[in-house]
Amino acid sequence: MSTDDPALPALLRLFRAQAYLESRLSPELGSVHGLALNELLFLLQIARAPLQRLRRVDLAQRLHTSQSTITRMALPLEKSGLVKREADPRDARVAYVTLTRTGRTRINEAEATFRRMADDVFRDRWSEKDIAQLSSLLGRFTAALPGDIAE
Amino acid sequence: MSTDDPALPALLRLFRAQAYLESRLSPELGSVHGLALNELLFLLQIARAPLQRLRRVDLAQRLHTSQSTITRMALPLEKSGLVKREADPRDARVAYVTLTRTGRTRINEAEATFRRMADDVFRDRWSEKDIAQLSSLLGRFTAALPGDIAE
DNA sequence: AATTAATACTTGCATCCGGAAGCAGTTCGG
DNA sequence: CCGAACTGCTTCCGGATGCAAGTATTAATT
Repeated sequence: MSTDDPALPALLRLFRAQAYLESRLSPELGSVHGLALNELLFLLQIARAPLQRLRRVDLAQRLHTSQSTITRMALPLEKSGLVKREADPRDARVAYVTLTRTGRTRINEAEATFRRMADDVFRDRWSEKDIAQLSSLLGRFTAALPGDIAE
Repeated sequence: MSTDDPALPALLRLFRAQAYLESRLSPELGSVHGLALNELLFLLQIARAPLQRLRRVDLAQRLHTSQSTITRMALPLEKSGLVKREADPRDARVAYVTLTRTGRTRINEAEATFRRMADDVFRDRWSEKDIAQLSSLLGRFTAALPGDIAE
């Protein structure tokens, strides 16, 4: 067998990079704004949505997680007033998740913090071109799926 | 502020790609060899280690997880006979994790399966050059850390 | 129109995980 | 030497997550 097939190493490095970055960024992010990384991505999806609101199913699809996780993640965010539930007049099944004014403020602050942290990650050894190329390559995986919130 | 800073989008896409790939690969991998993705990476680290054995601390560091997680992951793997505990004659604190013969067989099979799955992921729209470049860029994050098991 | 299927969401259950605390063994500093 | 600090590992506890089952509502089929 040929051992120079680059597909497996690429995947291994992707998982490894993610684990590294999450363990590096998560604690700081949580201590600054009281938001877990998953909650940041949760709120960011809503903030980037056309009407700043999303059905729970769509949120689950965009975050590649289960519906039950969305239900449970939404609860504390509602309690802390960052998010609120909104009904659909045409379909009584759906419950939109929308940002409150407080939520919009908080996600903007958290995003700014996160942006600074992202800059730090790439500060050494990375040119703008490298970063752009990495971003472009990674974007291919989910290019066809809804919810690409990278500006 | 400039909104074309590529660092934040790159990180968002990385997390997104990982979530997508894990949700895509994990079920199939588990159903084929009865191994979770984390367990595959666990075993792969040992298989790639110089003496095919690793201290639990080192394993935790390489997988970017906690020591307690290593303890708990090792248990079922010992029970199913893929892995066994080995003492260090010089330091009674350490408990190496080593592969059994069965474990070596299983990880080889699982790796082959995983390699095929990785090939599938990149089958469309990716040239070998693209994959190699992605792999190289991702490798920068953890280049200085031990445990880069990408061949 | 009524039955059936499909969709959106929630809840129960089992599993997985990290951090703090605890224990055993080793190293350091006097 | 001997106690204090450190290291490796495990256990306990709270929190997060996926899957399957349950409920409510809408759509499809006949």
